[in-house]
Amino acid sequence: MERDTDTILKIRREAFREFMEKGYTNASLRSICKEAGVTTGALYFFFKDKDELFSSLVKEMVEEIYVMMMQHYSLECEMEDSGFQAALEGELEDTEDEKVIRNVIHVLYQNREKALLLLTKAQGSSMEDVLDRFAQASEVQYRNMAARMKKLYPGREISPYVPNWFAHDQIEGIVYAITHIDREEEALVFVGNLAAYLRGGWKAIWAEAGDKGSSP
Amino acid sequence: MERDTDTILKIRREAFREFMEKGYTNASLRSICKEAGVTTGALYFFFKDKDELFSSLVKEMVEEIYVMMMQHYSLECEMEDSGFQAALEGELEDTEDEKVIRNVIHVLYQNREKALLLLTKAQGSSMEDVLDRFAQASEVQYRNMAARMKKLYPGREISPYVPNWFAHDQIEGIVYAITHIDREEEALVFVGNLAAYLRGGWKAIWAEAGDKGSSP
Amino acid sequence: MERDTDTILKIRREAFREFMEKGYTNASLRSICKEAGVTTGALYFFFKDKDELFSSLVKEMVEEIYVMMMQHYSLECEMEDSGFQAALEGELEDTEDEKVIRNVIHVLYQNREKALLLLTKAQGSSMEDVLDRFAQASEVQYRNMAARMKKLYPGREISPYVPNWFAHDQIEGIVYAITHIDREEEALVFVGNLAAYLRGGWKAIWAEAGDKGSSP
Amino acid sequence: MERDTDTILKIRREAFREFMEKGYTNASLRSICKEAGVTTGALYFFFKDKDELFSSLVKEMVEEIYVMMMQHYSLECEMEDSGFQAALEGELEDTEDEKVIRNVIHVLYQNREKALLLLTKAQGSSMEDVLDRFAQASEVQYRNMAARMKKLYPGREISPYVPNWFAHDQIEGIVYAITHIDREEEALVFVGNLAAYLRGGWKAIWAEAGDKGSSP
DNA sequence: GATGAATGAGTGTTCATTCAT
DNA sequence: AATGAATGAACACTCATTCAT
Repeated sequence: MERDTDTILKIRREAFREFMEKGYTNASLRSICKEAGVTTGALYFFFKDKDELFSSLVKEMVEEIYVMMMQHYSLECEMEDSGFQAALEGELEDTEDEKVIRNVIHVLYQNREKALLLLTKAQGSSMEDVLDRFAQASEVQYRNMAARMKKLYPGREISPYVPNWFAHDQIEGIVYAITHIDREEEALVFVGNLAAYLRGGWKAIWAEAGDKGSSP
Repeated sequence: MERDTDTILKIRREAFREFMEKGYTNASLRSICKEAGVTTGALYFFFKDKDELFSSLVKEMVEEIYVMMMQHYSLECEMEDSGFQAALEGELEDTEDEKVIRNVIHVLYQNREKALLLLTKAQGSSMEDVLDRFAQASEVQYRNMAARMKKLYPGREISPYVPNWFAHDQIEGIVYAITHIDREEEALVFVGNLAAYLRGGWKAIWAEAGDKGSSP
Repeated sequence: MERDTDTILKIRREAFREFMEKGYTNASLRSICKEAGVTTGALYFFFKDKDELFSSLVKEMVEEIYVMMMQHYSLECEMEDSGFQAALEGELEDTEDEKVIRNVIHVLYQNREKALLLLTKAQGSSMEDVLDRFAQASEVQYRNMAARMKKLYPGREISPYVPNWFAHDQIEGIVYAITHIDREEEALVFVGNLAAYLRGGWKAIWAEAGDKGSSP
Repeated sequence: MERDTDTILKIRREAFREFMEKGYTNASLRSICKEAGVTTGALYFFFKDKDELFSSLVKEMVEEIYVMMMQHYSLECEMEDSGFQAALEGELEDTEDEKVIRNVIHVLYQNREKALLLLTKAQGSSMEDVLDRFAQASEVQYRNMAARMKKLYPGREISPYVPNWFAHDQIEGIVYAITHIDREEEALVFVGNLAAYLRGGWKAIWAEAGDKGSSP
């Protein structure tokens, strides 16, 4: 575990700047050390390699979000069918789903710079598939939901990729907000629309077919 | 215009392999030439630099899709309000929107490998923002549509980022298909669901509020 | 002998531009051919190598000047002592020496661009010591003159390098004019001063000592 | 400030050899490192780039001479008219001018090899106009002197380029000594003649006309 | 007369990483 | 805890030149 010595802080500060400016692959450890006024040897005393240096900058945030998502999904898995039905029909203003999105958004805006680093500059590092990992974490749940939906609206041809796409797109929406919207308040308005969008889209996949068949 | 000499073909084949394996930035021109059994000088006889080599592999496809999208959007801009209304309410099974998505998907699956190269390995090259450019091309249109929607469903707080997000997400759906689904038929099923999803999501952004306010 | 085909003219024109811009060593044959709209093969049909291409641009001028200098020096060698004495004492306004300088200057200003190419951009080519060769051509003469001077003004310590330096500096003066003065008329004024300078300097080397010893 | 580690010494020694042999542009850093038994990485640890490596070999000498010239010129500027007159008429054997030339010559001969490197092999490096810079430093002074001369000997047509040429030629004389004369003692004899030459030449530019007009 | 293709050695420079001290 | 020195492989790119056609 790294202690927060002065040297470590200087390295991390300059690493941040460099990775942000050039992306993981094109960043230069030499530049980082030079700007930090430290030798490369010092860097290697604290960090195993380039990848660990990058990861150290975003690891906490990634874990915090991961925990948050996991708690949410374990909750939702316990939800009975009635709650599910309600959520589906949009009678609940602020569904659990929307809540977790808002929470994640909040964490990301708390340290927006770090979030941007993680989400836009990680290619080449071991963090490059962090989004996929998030998506996979939530996919299981949507797979269950899809199975229930299929019973409610039978007869429609549904791609087996839909749950994964949905999990994926939720993340994508969040990333969009972080990368395009500067102020958190504006992001929250967008996230409200996004939640409606996701719910509406999800329903439409089944319901649209229902218009032409037997609707529930 | 490059002729398809033997050398050029060998270079392009190995370039493809290398870029696919390591991504644009980490690919090595040395490796490419070595595998192709050609000197680096020969490569530079045909290609100005690394970027041009990469671009040459995907340029045609990009242009084909670009033209396709442009034609579509110019058509849709001429559509009168009645058509718009119909499209919106989903009475048209296969909207123009859906058609163009299917066409794009088809082109991408014709040369799926190239599509994957373009969509997942271009970071660092001049092609890295090709998706943004596609999204921007369609955003204008959704901005118009959003304005009309706002008149139909007034009183709902809509983020100004919604049209851009929507344009963006359409592209994202297509990329999802290409990168996750191997067979075109399966992709087409997914794309059918995706079209419903997009329509449903778009409507829901305005309509959901309408349930609680004054619906049209 | 090269004929003046269209191709040859284009190559020479662009070669001129490139050598002028970057100097002999840093000039690129590739660039020259590209700008001339010609393949490198064509260049090598007309010119043996880079050096021959460069030389071809300035050879005529070099030879013209060389001949001019040679004629002058053969004349001057035949001059008897009385003439020498007269020239020395500056009673002859326009000495032979001054005449040849004026002639050389005229030739150089006729094709000033070529002169600049030869005098400032030849380093690395076989023309790089052209000035030394010019200087050597005239040195013999000044060595003779120095011997006569020594008899007239004995007792002064004269370096054996003086005649060579004098030959050298005469050339240097001409080069100075060409490289620093744009208009030939202005150059001619300068050359008038230069001739006085050279004569005065030459005399002073011996005479100055004479002031303190026994003057002739 | 570079310390004189073993590696640095080896690099500098071989760099010297290579630059001397091939000139700045054609020298190869690879050759230097190979001969020094060192990797290119090591070279770049001590020197920023090729230019800095070259400069490091001659910088000290350049600065020493620059300081020397500056001190001299600031002295001479304070000289009153009487001193000027005396210097002009050659009554002072060893003028300040001659002193500085002797000093510069001495410094150059102290490290003659370095001097040759600087004066004959720098083309392409940032040191390539070092002579111009030296000449410019002294030109101002000769411009002043020329103005005074013009008052003493009016009516003669003097080119405005004369002072610059004179500054230039003084340097050229020194360069001539260094590049053509091996032993310092011989150079000093030459320099004595050179000083007389310069003085005599300078006076002749104005005086010669005076013979035919009104002499002072 | 000239092209198009190709060579092969070369360039200066940068990289992440290591390690004795 | 950190330095200074060094490695060695790699990088994209350029060069003058050749030659079959």
